[in-house]
This record gives sequence, structure tokens and C-alpha cells, in this order.
Amino acid sequence: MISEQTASMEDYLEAIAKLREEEPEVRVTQISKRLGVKKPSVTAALHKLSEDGLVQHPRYGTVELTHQGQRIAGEVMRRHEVLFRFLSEILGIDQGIAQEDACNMEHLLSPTSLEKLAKFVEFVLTCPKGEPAWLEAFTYYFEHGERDQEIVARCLGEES
Amino acid sequence: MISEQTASMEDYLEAIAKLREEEPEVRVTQISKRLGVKKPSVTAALHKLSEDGLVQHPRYGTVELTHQGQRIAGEVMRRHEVLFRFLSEILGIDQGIAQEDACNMEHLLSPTSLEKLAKFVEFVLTCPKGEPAWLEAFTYYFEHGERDQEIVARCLGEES
DNA sequence: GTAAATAGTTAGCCGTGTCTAACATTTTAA
DNA sequence: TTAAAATGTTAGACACGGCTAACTATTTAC
Repeated sequence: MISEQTASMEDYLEAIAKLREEEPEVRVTQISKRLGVKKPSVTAALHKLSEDGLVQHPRYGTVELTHQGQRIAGEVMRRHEVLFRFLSEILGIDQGIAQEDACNMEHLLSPTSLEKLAKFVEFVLTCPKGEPAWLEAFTYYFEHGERDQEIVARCLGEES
Repeated sequence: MISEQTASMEDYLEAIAKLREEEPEVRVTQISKRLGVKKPSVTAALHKLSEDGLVQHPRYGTVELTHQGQRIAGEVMRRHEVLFRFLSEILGIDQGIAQEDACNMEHLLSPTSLEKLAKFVEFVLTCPKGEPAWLEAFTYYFEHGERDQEIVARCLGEES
């Protein structure tokens, strides 16, 4: 019942959880394809996760997450989601790259940073009147290398 | 002259570069202490980096980065710096945790995301009139769970 | 119902990166 | 100048997480 998992094991848990959302049965071959690893690697990983009480996997059978496994998979997916949204929706990064980066970093973000980042994303994207002026200003700044004075003035409002 | 390095090797390069900033001579023991690994691990790493043309290291001697090594170390440090500033100065995360998270993620951020994030940090922190109102608004939002209407109004300016 | 195809496992290998124990070198200080 | 301390290396082990080759079990199709 060990819960601290390596990045690799977290990837397996996440893959199983995602596959489970798509199909009623999860099998070694699906996991293998999804993660781009060979089947014996999956078998080995499942064996380890099984020992840690995170998956159930009868020989030649289907794969199920235990409650613990689901909990961890959920945490990983949440980190992925938050990172992905930050990268794609706030920084405006191409979705493919954002997915890749989120996949890589999702194993390393501390709980503290996760919560702050989640709030930050939520704050920005649920801003009254939609996307705030400063996000627009950032896009302009990134593309042109300098600020658009008109947007800046709008951003600063009556303080300017 | 291979340049794609693992996270671990990047850590060594970064540590050497940082130590070199502090002292005129870099030795195995310093690297060992800084990274929290035993000396034989350092020796092994230096051997590999030496083969890749990234460090110079005579037996029992001091460690120097080659130009290539410096270049890579510089890139890692830049990624670290950008991540750290984002986490600590924008999200307002405790410096210790921000350092840790930056250390972990610095090996994984894609060039695209790095540039966007760098611009984002620069944009926010060099905003005319200092810290923009929305950063203040975010802090309030994070701490209280809801928006301060007065700040929102200020943030939105004449658009509201 | 049996043969072929598919799915899954086992065994054994490899590279990475860590460690300890033992040895070698260099530096320091008496 | 030489003995002790500090520094660094080598050798060998181990965990992790991939791989291939060969085997076993299950499913499919005739």
C-alpha cells in the first residue's frame, strides 16, 4: 500500500484511468499502445502497481484501478489539466506542445503550486466580462515585443 | 559531442556553473554536497559529461565546463530562473517551494513554453505603474475565495 | 472442435544513476 | 618529511524501466 509513485507509474495509472473513461474494459494492449511502450513493460508495471495495491489485474485478464489507484490517477489528471489549461489558454501555447509539456510536468508540481496555479487559471478565465484586457495586452506584447498603449490605458483604467 | 542530456546530467552541469560563479575552483566534493549525492556518483557523471565534451576534468583535478557545457548549463539556468520567478513573483509561492518546483520542472519545459512564459513574467513584472491591479486582485481572490469588487472595478477601468 | 491469430507473460538483457567499500592520490600539519 | 586527513577513483551491487525473444493462454474463424 505504498503511495509515492514514480513518474512512470503515475503515467500508467493515468493511462488506465483515461482508457477506462473511454471503454468498459482496459487491457494490456491498450495501455501499451497509449503509452508507446511494449507489452512486457506494461505487464511489469502492472505487477508493481498490483503489489502497491493500486490496480487489480488477474493473469490474462482486464485491468482495474483500486480506490487508491483511482485517487492517485485523479490527482495526476488534475495536475495535467491545470498545467494544460495554463499553457494553452493563458500563455496561448499550441495545444500539442501544451499537452506534451503538461504530460512531462504533471508529475513534479507540488501541491502548493498546483493549488495556486489552479486558482490563477480559474481567476483569469472566469474574469467578469470574459478574457480580461491584460490577457489581450499580453498577447499583443508577445507578438509585437512592445505594449499597445491603447490597451495599456484601458488596462490601467482610471488610475492612468 | 552529444548535446541531448538527461535531467540528471543537466543538474550536474547547472551545479558546476553555479559553483563556478561562487568560487574560482570547482571540485568533486562541492558538486557532491550541492546535489546531495555521493562522490562516486559525481565521478561517474563527470566521466560521462567528459565523453560528451561538456566538461574538462583531469584525474584528481578541478572541473571546468567547455563552451558547449556552458551553453547547456546556461539554458537550464534560464529555464530555472523563469519558472522560479513565475512561481514566486506571480503566483506568490513560498521561495523554498518555488525553488524546488523550478528545479524539478526546469528539465522539461519546451523551448516554446519557455519563451512564452518568460515573456509573460516580463510582461507582468515590468507593467507600467508596477504590479498591475489584476495581480493584486488575484492575491485577494486566492486568499478570500472571491473577488474584491472594488479591485475588479479598478481592474476593468472605464469598461465596467 | 481445431488451427490460426491475437493477447499476455516470462526470462533475460541493457542503460541510467544511485550507492557502499576499498583503494589511490593529494594536501595539510606536526 | 612524513603521518594523518581530506579528496577522488574504481569496482561491484542494486533499483528502475525500458527492450527482445520465446513461450503460454485466449479468442476467433473456419
